[in-house]
Amino acid sequence: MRRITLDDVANLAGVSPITVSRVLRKPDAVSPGLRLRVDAAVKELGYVPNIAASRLASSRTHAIGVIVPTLYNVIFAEYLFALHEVLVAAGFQVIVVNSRYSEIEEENAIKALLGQRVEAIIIAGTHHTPLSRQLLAQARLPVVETFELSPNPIDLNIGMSQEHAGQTATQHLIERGFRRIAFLTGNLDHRAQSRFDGYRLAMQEAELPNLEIIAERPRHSYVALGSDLFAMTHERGDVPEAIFCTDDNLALGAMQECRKRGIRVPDDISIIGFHDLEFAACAAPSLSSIATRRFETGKLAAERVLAALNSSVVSRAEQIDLGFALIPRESTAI
Amino acid sequence: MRRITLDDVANLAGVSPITVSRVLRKPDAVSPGLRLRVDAAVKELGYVPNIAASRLASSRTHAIGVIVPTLYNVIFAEYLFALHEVLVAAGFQVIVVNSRYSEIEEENAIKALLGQRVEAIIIAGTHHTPLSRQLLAQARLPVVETFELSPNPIDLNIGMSQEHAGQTATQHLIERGFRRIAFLTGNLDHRAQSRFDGYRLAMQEAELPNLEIIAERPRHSYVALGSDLFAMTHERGDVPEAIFCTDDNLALGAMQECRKRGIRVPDDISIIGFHDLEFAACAAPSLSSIATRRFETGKLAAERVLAALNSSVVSRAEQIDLGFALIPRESTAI
DNA sequence: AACATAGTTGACAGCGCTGTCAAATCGTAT
DNA sequence: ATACGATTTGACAGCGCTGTCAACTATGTT
Repeated sequence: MRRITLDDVANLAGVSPITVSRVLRKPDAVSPGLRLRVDAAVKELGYVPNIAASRLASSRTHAIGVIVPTLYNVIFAEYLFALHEVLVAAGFQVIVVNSRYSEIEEENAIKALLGQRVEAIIIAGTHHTPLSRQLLAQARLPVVETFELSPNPIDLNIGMSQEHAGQTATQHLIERGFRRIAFLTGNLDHRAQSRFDGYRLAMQEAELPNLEIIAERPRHSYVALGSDLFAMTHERGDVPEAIFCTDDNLALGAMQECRKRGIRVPDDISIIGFHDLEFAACAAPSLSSIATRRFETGKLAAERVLAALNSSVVSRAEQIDLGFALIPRESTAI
Repeated sequence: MRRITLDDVANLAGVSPITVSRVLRKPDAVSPGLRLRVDAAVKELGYVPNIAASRLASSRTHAIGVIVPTLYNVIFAEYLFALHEVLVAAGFQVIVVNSRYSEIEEENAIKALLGQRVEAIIIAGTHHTPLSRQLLAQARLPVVETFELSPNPIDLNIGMSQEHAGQTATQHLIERGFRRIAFLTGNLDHRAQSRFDGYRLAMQEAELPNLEIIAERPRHSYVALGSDLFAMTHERGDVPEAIFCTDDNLALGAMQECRKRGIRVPDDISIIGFHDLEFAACAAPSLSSIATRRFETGKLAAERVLAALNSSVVSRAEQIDLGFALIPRESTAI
């Protein structure tokens, strides 16, 4: 059983193949009479155009590559959601690849996307292997690095200072009068690492000692990990006055573990999270956090890519700082 | 600046194009000497094969289409994660499309995937438009419907009885001696609808009246929605003895709102969720739930697809019930 | 009636790769 | 030295579509 092709449709409709192609792509360029005949033939045969052939012939793929470290985190889900909304509406296919937090896998993902001849690449993070950077730079297509600010952007860079945000969260706790302030995190990806840098900077400025609560090995289950890490700390007997968690999920887990152990938040301990996930505001007590702009990041990245593809002007490297906001709530109230 | 092609590599290496192609696809079929020359040329030119051309020529795409209703829900993130792990490891590209809970968009997604000549389609849900069913059936490729059990599977069907699970959750509350049991949900997709059916069945069997707490319009923010819906109910003054929430996120939101309002869980009200998300066990109080098997669903769907693609035997429609498990915890303890 | 114009339609070649099969090369047995 | 099979390499055509440009048709203008 052969697959139906453009020629089959053309034969049935009694027109040339190119006319069928036009009916499908720019119907306005074809007279209504032929258009109807062709549409009928398409329907009758159940014809579905072969996109690979179309891509090869036109050398346009209408595909945009997106690389994220994981599919398993709301942060990236929100970001992908925004990217999809903009790009799919503009007629592009979004090809999502996850690098599983590995720079090697990211490099392979870049190769795979370039092989697909994507028209642009949107990549989370600013740390790549040298070959990755080279491939992206040589590819002569719009590249957007997101979520962080790069000292050396490949092309466009839309993000925020993770370090400054970490510093701000820590300073908030310092201003509240706490001295024994811990930093709690699961695995240290580059973004968490930068927040940690910010924490240490703030602590150093205030001449306070660091207190780290870091998971031995990276784990996926974030809320439960927050609970476990806090439980561990509590059992060691050195509970801090305040904790800055790299993630609201960890913060939620820590808060829940506090309640189980009869430790009151914020009376006995203050907790601040990161990202301002949707549950932060309605948690009990409500969770202080650093609001980050995942939707805006995705939306803006997508819009900039579309703009770059529509203008033939090759844009110079540019950096956009979307900032962040400290959201103080009950969990750090005095 | 022309793109580098296979011919360019062949010229530089002093071999025929087909040899380059072989070095890239089945290196064992080429002598080591030539292989080295070709590899060097590939590296020197930074050659990246054009996948569209490869797909067209070989009529194999090594792509598998996956349709989910949303990218914005942990359930599907876990499922996609499992699908990716298996399929990417086997050398396939996973093309994810979201239908945004719309059967029309799902139909378009199916057309797009068929246009890509994906080798199989894995689709969440069992409710499709007639045309969708027709396209999938005609396409002569492996199709897996997931998450629900279909009375009429297109091909393979891997899921669980949402209705039975809903009934089980409700019966758990009935057995605890509650009479005024509410069903709380955001938007009624097919799966939530089926759980609702199960709830009504259980209530009817026990000769109890239905109590519905349903959002006026669908919203994404699940935890906050649980809070809002509970707050609304509380303010109306008719707080039930127990609530079955279609989702653990909603349950968490409801529990948090209870605490704010001084209503104790489980002393004043019992709450059971659905899916047994990772935070359920460490919530305070820990949350009773129905455990569902998202990873297994994705893993099994992927494995079955690979098996179907490797065996030329056309498999008959088959249905696999992965089941579910009631996990009673503190939130429904007596 | 002759001509210019815009609007439709089609012929042709080629996008970059791979399946198929034939040709060349090699090692080994006779 | 010859023949044989096994291995390695290459020639050719074609996958299904679209860009380009030429040819044709209908319409309006002088």
